[in-house]
Amino acid sequence: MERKEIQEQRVRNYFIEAAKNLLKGEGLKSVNVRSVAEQAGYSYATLYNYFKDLNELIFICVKDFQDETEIIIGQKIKDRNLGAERIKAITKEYASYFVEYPGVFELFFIERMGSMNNRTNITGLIYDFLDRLCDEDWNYCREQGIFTQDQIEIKKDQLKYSVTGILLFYLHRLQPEDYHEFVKISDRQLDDILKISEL
Amino acid sequence: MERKEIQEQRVRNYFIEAAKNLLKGEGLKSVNVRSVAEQAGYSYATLYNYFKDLNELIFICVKDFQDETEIIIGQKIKDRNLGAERIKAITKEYASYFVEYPGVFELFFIERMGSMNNRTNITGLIYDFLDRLCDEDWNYCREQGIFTQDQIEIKKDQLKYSVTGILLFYLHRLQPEDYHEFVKISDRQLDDILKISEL
DNA sequence: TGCAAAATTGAACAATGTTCATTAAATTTG
DNA sequence: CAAATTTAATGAACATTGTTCAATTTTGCA
Repeated sequence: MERKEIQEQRVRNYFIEAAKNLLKGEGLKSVNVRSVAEQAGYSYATLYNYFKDLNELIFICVKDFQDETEIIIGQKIKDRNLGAERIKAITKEYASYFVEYPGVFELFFIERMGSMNNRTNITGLIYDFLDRLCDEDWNYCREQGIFTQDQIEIKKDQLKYSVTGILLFYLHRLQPEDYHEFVKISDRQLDDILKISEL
Repeated sequence: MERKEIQEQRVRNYFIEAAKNLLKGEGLKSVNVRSVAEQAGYSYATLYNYFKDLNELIFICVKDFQDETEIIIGQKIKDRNLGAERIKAITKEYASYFVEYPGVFELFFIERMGSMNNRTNITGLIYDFLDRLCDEDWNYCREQGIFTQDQIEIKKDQLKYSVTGILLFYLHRLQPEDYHEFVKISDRQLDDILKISEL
């Protein structure tokens, strides 16, 4: 019993790793049943013995990438003090990750999650992802009276929507046209959203 | 000579109208060579006598939809006074249009423009679309000293990125989960972005 | 009317997702 | 250990979609 499951999970992982490699390297467009299976060392038909369909496999990658993103960002900002500046830093790392791996951005925000919608609440995980990454800092800001609860709600959303919007334009439409301009605009947006309100 | 061109343009339009109908009705996923050609009353092969490929046809629709959007919004806000409130109104109509026609949103912001990138600068048109719609109002705000030029640059971007971001989540991921919540959050964002700064 | 040019078309190919019956491997059992 | 049975892996085959092209039909006109 046990052995069966271990072995089964091992083969599943071969496919998952293959898919993740392709996603990071070539992007979603290069991920298809045959390319994944070849990279995993199996026939394309074998994939269907381990996953309901290609979508199921692909969206397992989402969770893995989320964990990875969280770990990477955690390391980068681990010795900063809580507060608005750390929210900026987290958001910038968050954006950087997607600039480095546009395939993951596509996966998180672009790709329609055909049959996944009901069975998993993966879309919710993505929606709240940045909020969660900054959770401690928002709490700190509230406790310290840096922002009111109402301000925090607005700023959380602004951050989430703005960063998603600019990433969508930059990664999908190459607007702005170079990375420097992208960073400049992003910084300006972040500074403005997180500036201390003068009310 | 003349007649040839008129007739040719007529047939092109049959395909374009068919594609636009399908895009508005069923969305991008239902637009394929065979469905468009059937709706146009021709064989799928005929499409290639009038368009380089399916992408060319689809991205002709983008321009048409942009014109349509501009006209619709123009009508809705025609007897409002210039200024920040009209920018809000325009942006809300802009968002409403895409909520009504998610297929057009997909087309504008999601779909990769394969071969179009170089030949047309359609991506630029989309990027600046909201800016252009509000152009007079931003100028008015600057002239009246309601916002500084720097503030305007930041607010333009915030508007553009935020509205694109929330539309992406709402239309593609159903987050927030209902239209009321979507409107509530959008309004809150708009109010905050366009509030009179207290510097 | 008959012919040359133009327009239309279905057949055919490639890529991709998916299913399924068959084959190969592994495990159990006598 | 060998036969039988269960499990895993696979290629063949089909569906869908984009695209090309040679053949056919239609059109314009001398």
